[in-house]
Amino acid sequence: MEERQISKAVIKRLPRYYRYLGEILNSGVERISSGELSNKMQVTASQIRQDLNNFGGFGQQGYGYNVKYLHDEIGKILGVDRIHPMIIIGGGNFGHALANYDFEKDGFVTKAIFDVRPELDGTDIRGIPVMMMDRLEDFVSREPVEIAVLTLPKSRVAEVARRLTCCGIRALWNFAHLDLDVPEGVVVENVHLSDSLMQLSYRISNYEEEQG
Amino acid sequence: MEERQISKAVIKRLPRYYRYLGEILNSGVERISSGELSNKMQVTASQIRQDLNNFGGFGQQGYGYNVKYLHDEIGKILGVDRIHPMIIIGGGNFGHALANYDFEKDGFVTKAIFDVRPELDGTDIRGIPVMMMDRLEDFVSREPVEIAVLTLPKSRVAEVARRLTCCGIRALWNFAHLDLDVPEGVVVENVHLSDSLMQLSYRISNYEEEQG
DNA sequence: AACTATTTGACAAGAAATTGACAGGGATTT
DNA sequence: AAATCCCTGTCAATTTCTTGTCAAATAGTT
Repeated sequence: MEERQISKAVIKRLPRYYRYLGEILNSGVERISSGELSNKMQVTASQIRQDLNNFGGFGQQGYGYNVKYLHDEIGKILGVDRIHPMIIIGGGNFGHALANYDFEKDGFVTKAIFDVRPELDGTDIRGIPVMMMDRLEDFVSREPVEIAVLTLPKSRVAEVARRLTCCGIRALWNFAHLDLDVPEGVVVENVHLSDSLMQLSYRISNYEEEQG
Repeated sequence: MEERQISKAVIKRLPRYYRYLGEILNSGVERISSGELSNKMQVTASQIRQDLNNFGGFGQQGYGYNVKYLHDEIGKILGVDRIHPMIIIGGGNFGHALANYDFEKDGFVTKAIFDVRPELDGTDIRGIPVMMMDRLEDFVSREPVEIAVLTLPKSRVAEVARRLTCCGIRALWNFAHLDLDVPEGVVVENVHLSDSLMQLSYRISNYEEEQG
């Protein structure tokens, strides 16, 4: 299956298409044209068609797109039709919040939370067990964990990332304000909240017409 | 002061420059060339020079850039040299986590947390008072609040955003998985965690050479 | 069954972002 | 003080991304 490289800009837009299509699907609409979707989403119809065509033709001339079919197909492309077992490293406020988030409907299931504080050992969050860091390698080797969520202090993240990649983790969702250096084959997705906040701050100071 | 529009791509990179320069500054380095920074940051030197030149020439031929000066200037551009009073709407896990985050060093100071649960009324998080939602308009009118952080359930966000923009809030940092519709002049920065996770999921399934 | 209205997929044109190249000015060395 | 080296700012080339256009195909209508 030789496909040409899909651009990052396209991938970034897919979750938004997925979300809108899900809502449209729930509202009971069966079919939609790129033009209608374009109106709802405030992007050009041309871009929608072009984006979708990267993955093959999901529509039909004179009809448009079947909402359920398109939603499902985008789900497959994004991988949300599969189960992705996760572990959260760092049981602080953020780890706690993420453990309570409803990612499960998209297949992201948290299997365990790791921390260093002895008082948390043996406790659980919404049924998800909290374990001590020394059991990390053991757990990851035995259980089919795909994604590790990093919500621990900046100073300890690099070391933990090394341990995780050593025992076979292929994906890191990194909340630490730090660029991780990982071996070939490991994917890292950063959530740099301060960066986001600084962009907001810039836009407050330099307000100009938005494309809203 | 008539400046031409700076592209979003450039703004998105500024916080990262700011972070690296801060670290370099802390390590005691006084000057740096675009080439050295390029190595550290894994972007082209040309891009660094081009990005910085959007805001004027901060460097000097034969010398490079003064780290402290450049760091400060980017800070000013991003607005982190000023105080940005914030309020957090939604005192759940996420609101709680954000209230404990150390955004203050960059000038983002949380003044209050709003919630609907009566049992939280009068409590505080790290000294930040938790208030009931009915005091929202009153508080925002009296205090110089700039940014509202939205960490409440999807179903209630739109209504709260309307209330906030009505009483003069100019910036929303939105954690709800929903695109907000706001009046002209209000800036919204979204943090869509599920989108980020879905992009990670895509990249797990479709791994190919990264530009790392 | 023929006709009209829709609407995709493909392609080309246009816009934007990134990279490469280099002249010129300042720093450093001899 | 002169010569050499370094490195920016800028411009041009290239690449990537976005938008507009239209033939062809299907749906719906008469």
